[in-house]
Amino acid sequence: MASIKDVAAAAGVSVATVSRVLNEHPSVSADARTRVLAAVEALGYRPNAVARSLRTDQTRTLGLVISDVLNPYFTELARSVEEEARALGYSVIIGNADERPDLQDHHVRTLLDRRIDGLLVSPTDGGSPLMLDAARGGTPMVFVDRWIPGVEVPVVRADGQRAVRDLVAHLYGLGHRRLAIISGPAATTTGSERVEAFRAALAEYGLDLPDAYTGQGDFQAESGRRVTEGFLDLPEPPEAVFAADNLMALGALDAIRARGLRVPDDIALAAFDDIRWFVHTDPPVTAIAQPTGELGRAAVRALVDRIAGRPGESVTLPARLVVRRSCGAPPAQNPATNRSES
Amino acid sequence: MASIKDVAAAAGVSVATVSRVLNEHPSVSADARTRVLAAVEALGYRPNAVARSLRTDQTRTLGLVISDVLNPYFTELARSVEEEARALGYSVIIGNADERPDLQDHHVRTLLDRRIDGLLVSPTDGGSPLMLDAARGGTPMVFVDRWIPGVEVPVVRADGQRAVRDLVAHLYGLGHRRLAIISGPAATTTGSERVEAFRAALAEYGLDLPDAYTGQGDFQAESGRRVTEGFLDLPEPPEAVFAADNLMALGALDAIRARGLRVPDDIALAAFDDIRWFVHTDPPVTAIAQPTGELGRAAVRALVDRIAGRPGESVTLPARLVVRRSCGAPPAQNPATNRSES
DNA sequence: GGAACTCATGGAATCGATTACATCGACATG
DNA sequence: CATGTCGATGTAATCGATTCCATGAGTTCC
Repeated sequence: MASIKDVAAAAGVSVATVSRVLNEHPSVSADARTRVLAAVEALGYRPNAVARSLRTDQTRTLGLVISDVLNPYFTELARSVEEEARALGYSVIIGNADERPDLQDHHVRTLLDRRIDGLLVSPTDGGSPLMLDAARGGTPMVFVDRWIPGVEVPVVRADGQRAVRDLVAHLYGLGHRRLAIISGPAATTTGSERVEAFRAALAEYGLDLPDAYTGQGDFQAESGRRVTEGFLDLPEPPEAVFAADNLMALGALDAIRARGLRVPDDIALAAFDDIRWFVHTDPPVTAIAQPTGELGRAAVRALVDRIAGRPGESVTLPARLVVRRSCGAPPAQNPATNRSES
Repeated sequence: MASIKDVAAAAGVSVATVSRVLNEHPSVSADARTRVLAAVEALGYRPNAVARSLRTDQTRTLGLVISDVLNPYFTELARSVEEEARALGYSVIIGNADERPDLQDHHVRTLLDRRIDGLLVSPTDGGSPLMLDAARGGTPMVFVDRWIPGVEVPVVRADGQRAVRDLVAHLYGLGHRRLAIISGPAATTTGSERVEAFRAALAEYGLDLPDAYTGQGDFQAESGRRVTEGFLDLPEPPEAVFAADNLMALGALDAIRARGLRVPDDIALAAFDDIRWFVHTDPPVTAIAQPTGELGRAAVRALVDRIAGRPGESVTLPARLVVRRSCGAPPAQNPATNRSES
């Protein structure tokens, strides 16, 4: 592969001049410029990003560590992150943690070894020493969706509190009183927060959230299935189940179906995170939609600010309830209850 | 950030010795080794992968350019690719082409600039000059899922021919005679191949595939919707629609639902690519399942072979039909029921 | 006892870029 | 005419690793 030296030789100039042409330095004669450009063209030369990064100490690359690539919410997030980053002249390297803290650490480590300019993380746990060190050690960092309390890092996320209250109101209005939740891991903020919001909303209606009605999942489908089976085995099963993410809702659907029960007639179901498929499931699933695309873009902007030495502000955007049929209501007036955003 | 020089100074040895310790070179005294290791630990030193890559001319990184991250098939593929690569000591950088040739080129270019060791591509088109040059220019490369004819590059893919024949047999057995297909872009192999397999299978049953029954999509949901609407507007609409990927099937479902029609009573639907959600759609969708995980792993192995200078073999694995309810039959008790031989 | 070898180590070249500094010619100014 | 300024260019240092080569100490063997 041709290097800058080859170009310099072909154009009859020094490597410094070639570099100047490539970096649009003003002090280059028109003659030199055309000769260099011609040589670049002739040799099919492309600057070696590795060498450039070593010298300039910047890679123009962002790291994104997400909790689970198989979760449509995160792929949509990843997509918007890459899009915005590209618009700002950055590349993105994605690391998939599969909800495993050890894998998350693996990715953070290799990303750091590659000297990425900044790191976007949706932590799967309360924070490993590695990540804490990186945050404190001056690596520009931004948390997205989930975060780690007590760390001085901007957070970009959706606030579901209002939407959860709307959901509980919706369920209550349909006559459901025994409401259960499949939560995420307590170590994640989205795991505990959603339970708290749910509990608080129930309290407003004078309802209680017994331990038997709070199942601990791990944001993966299988755990949703397991927890739901536990609910169904109860002497008095819940009338409605709220899954804290879309994959656990899928698992819940599996469990309910396996028992020959029907949604919403036998049991109501709702989920956090709205995805396209929820429109076509049997029945269409009522869900809380996050402004995923906007979250990704805001996170990138905050991170690029940090990289540039600017503060980088935290952003919280509202989530909203999208009512469909899985809780028992007839479809809303407007039959086209599709998703918006995106 | 501490460099190898700092470690050398702290340990009282030269940088050469530090490097030897880190690379497990045999000629290092036990004493020097422990001092270096202690210094590494004390400084929290991590080797700079950028510098290492520049010197060794290898990044231990694979590039993966996929056609669409929002397509569950490709995220599953990406996941298995990353997994196998990690097991073999490689990282993976994913580029999402969004089915756009220009974006695909962008990612191939930046990946090449980063001097990745090898490239895994699922081309969105017939091949840009850039990619063709890279393939001929000696960049280790492997095509996965889709490929470009006439290029000397190993191909790892699933063969759906048999499964498509099984599907047609299934549809025929249910009494459907007017069968239509929503194809992918003709420039992609999976776009044209699936149509050809479908046409050939129809021929076996003495059926014809008129132009009006072949809609051209682009593997995105919206095109599935558009094409399906065209089908439904026909004076004699098809009795069954086969979508060449899962997203177009989703679009087809949208279109059918918007007309107030029902699957499979009013029209049958089947899709290429099986995904988890198809179990829970209304109705569950009959689909052709690819061995996605195995494809990803085989592709990585082939690529790593090429990188090591070994030949790197092409692999073709069979896809299989998964019958659900969207074509009209109750799920068959006996799997042999779907195999009505011609 | 000395040649031949092995082993541990350090010095310095190298990878491919960027960039500070030096040089040189052309031109303007007093 | 001497001096200063400016634009174009080249030389060489530099980034942080790896690795070739030289060196010197310690062993082995005849």
